[in-house]
Parts: sequence; structure tokens; C-alpha cells
Amino acid sequence: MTKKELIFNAALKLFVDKGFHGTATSKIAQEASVANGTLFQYFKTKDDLVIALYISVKDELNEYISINTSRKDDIKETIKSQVFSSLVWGLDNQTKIQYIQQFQTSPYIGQIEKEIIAKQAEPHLTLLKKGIEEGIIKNLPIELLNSLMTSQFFGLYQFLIANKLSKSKQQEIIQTTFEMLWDMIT
Amino acid sequence: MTKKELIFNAALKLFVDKGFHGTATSKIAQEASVANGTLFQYFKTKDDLVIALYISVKDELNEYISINTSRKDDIKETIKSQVFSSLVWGLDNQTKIQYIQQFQTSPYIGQIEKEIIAKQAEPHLTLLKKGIEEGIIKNLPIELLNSLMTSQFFGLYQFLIANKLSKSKQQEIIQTTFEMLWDMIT
DNA sequence: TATTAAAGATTGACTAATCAGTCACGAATA
DNA sequence: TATTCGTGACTGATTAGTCAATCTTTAATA
Repeated sequence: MTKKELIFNAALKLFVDKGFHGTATSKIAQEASVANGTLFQYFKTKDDLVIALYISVKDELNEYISINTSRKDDIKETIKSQVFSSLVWGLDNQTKIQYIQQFQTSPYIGQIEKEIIAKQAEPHLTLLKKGIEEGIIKNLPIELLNSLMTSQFFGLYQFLIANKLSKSKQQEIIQTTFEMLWDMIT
Repeated sequence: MTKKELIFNAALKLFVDKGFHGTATSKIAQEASVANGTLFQYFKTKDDLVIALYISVKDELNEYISINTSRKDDIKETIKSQVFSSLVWGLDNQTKIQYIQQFQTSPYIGQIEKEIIAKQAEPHLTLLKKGIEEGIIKNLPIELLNSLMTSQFFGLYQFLIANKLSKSKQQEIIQTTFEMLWDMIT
């Protein structure tokens, strides 16, 4: 594991545990078993680290979704496998999901360029647009549909981690909830 | 306005603007036009202030919902007026909604006693339970239904503040989205 | 009503601790 | 040998929280 990865892992753990400013850079370096100065060689400032970590985690999630999504021409199946793989990744990477949420509701979100945010949402929006054009999905603003779906994802996710269920029961809930979501937007 | 209210208002503004630890207590006192020491007479520590502010804002929202909800025996109308009044309040109190979100995804949430959280969710859960018993709402875990509804609220809210629409267009979207939500859970 | 004293509220200068970020030097690598 | 990587002691600035002194309010007494 590279120094940079060590720092990312340590920062992720501490930020989620103690909050952004509740975490001293010296503590991150310590947790990463790296010198104080090393941290500032990879990241010019603490804010740089906070933001770079978010982008890295978000990219990781998007890559996972992209790899695990079967690109059939079936829109329902495509969206379904996107939602499912997001959940699988989220349940296996709870700290990272927590970090995404914490970051997105913090003042830091304003520091990320709008183009980066737009780029990350773009694939979902395109898919929704296609669905509307094909007459499958309700003709509503795609930003609204996307916002509702993202929220739905977090809502279901919160429920799943708050209630430790058996794998099969979990799968059943995910399946049911997705069908509810699908009925809602079509 | 009492000193305590002045401090709450100043803290709310700065926490949302600069984050929890990005905001110094001295800055809060300054913004509130109050001495440093005064802040610590009302709140033993900075953490106390952060938490007291959350509970205060959350109570304010709940009180607003409670006042503006017509307690008919019609479950759909009851839930509808709860969702609608939440949105009205949220659009009029954007900073407060932002604070609620920021707090709920921060490590501070773990410092609030579970009974307080449970108590705040209780009315909604009771309502959902009643709906299920009457065979109106789908027979799913009420915590799941509540989680999905809360998320839906935030999703819609995010869309509404991100897209400045006319009052009538806004009402139309709210109406449509609620019907979608209602169809989903029934 | 006027006076006064006790209780409570408010102040801001102060401090010990902590913080983000620097930098001169040593280690590793090519 | 030269270049890059890694180090940790160091610093100026900032922080949360304290406290002795001052101001304000309350209420009892003459």
C-alpha cells in the first residue's frame, strides 16, 4: 500500500469517526504510520485532502457500479443492477458511504466544481432521459427523478445497516423496495 | 430576542456556512453580539451547543408539522399534510434544514440518546402502523417505510431548492411527487 | 416611593493546549 | 552522484474554556 493510500485510509476512518475539523492532520499521519510532513507532500492543505478523498471514494463507487452493471438494452435491468451493485458496495464499504454523505451535507461540497458533480451524475441522467424517451419512465424533470432515486438509495441503505438482517431477508427487502421504486417512476 | 436565541441564530448560520469545527466559539459570540463568556454560561461546552441547537431546530420543525397537520381520520390526508407542511417549513427555513442534514450525517448524531431520536420518530411510526393495520399501506417494516419517506422528503426538497421554480410549478411538482410516494407505499 | 443589598447576568482579558503547515536534514533510489 | 522521498522537531496562529470584575435585576425594608 502506498503512502497516499495509507493517508486516505487513515483520513477516512478519522473523519467519519471524529468529523472533519475534529480530526487533526497530525492524528491522520499517526494513524497512517507516516510522518507529519509526508501528508503535506501529497496534499497541499488539509482541505485538499478532504476533497481529494471524496473524489477518490466517489470514483471508486462509480467504477464499481460501472463494472458490475450489465449493459443490456433493458433499461429496467440496467437501473436495477446499478441500484443493487451500489447497495452491495455500500454494505461492504460502510465508512465510505458515510463519508460521502457527511461530505455532501457539509460546506465542503460548495468547494467542488460544478462540472465534476455534473459529470458524476451524467450517466444516470442520460439513462433516465432514454427511459423517458422510450415512454417507460414518467415524463418528469430528470433531475427530480435522479434526486428521488438517490434519496431512495440512501433511505434503503440506512434501514439495512440499522437492522442487521439475514442475507436472504436483506435480498428480499432490496428486491421489494426496488420494485416499489420502479413502479413509482414508471 | 434573548441571548440564548441570539447565540442559536449565530451558531446556526456559522455552522452551516463554515462547518462545526470550522466555526470558533469566539466567532459565534461575535456574530451574536455577545461576550465570549456568555456563550459558556448558556452552554457548558461547544459540543453542548451543537447538540442543543439540533434538538431545538428539530423540535421547531416537529411543532410546525404538528400545528399545521389536520388530524382527520383520513390517513392519506394526514400524511399528505405532514409532508406538505414539512416542505413549506423547509423552504422557509433552508438553513435549519441544512443544519439538520449536516448534523444527522455527522459523528455528533451518535451523541444523542436513542430515546430522543425514537421519540421524535414515534408519531410517524404510529401513523404508518395504523395505515398498515387498516390495510391501506403495504405491510413492510415501519422503519423501512419511514426511512424511505424521510429520504423522499429530502430528495424532493433538494430538487426544489436547486431549481428555482414558480410557486405554482413548485406546488404541481410537490403534488405529483406525493402521489407517486403514496402509490409506492400503498 | 426611595434606598439598598443580595443574586444573577454579562463581560472580555487571559491561558494552556492544540492546530495546520514549514523546513532543514537524512534515507532511499536511480 | 543527483534526485526524489520521507522525516519530525518546530512555530505562529488559533482554539475552547476560565474567572475576577462589573453591570443589571429583583425584592425586601423603611
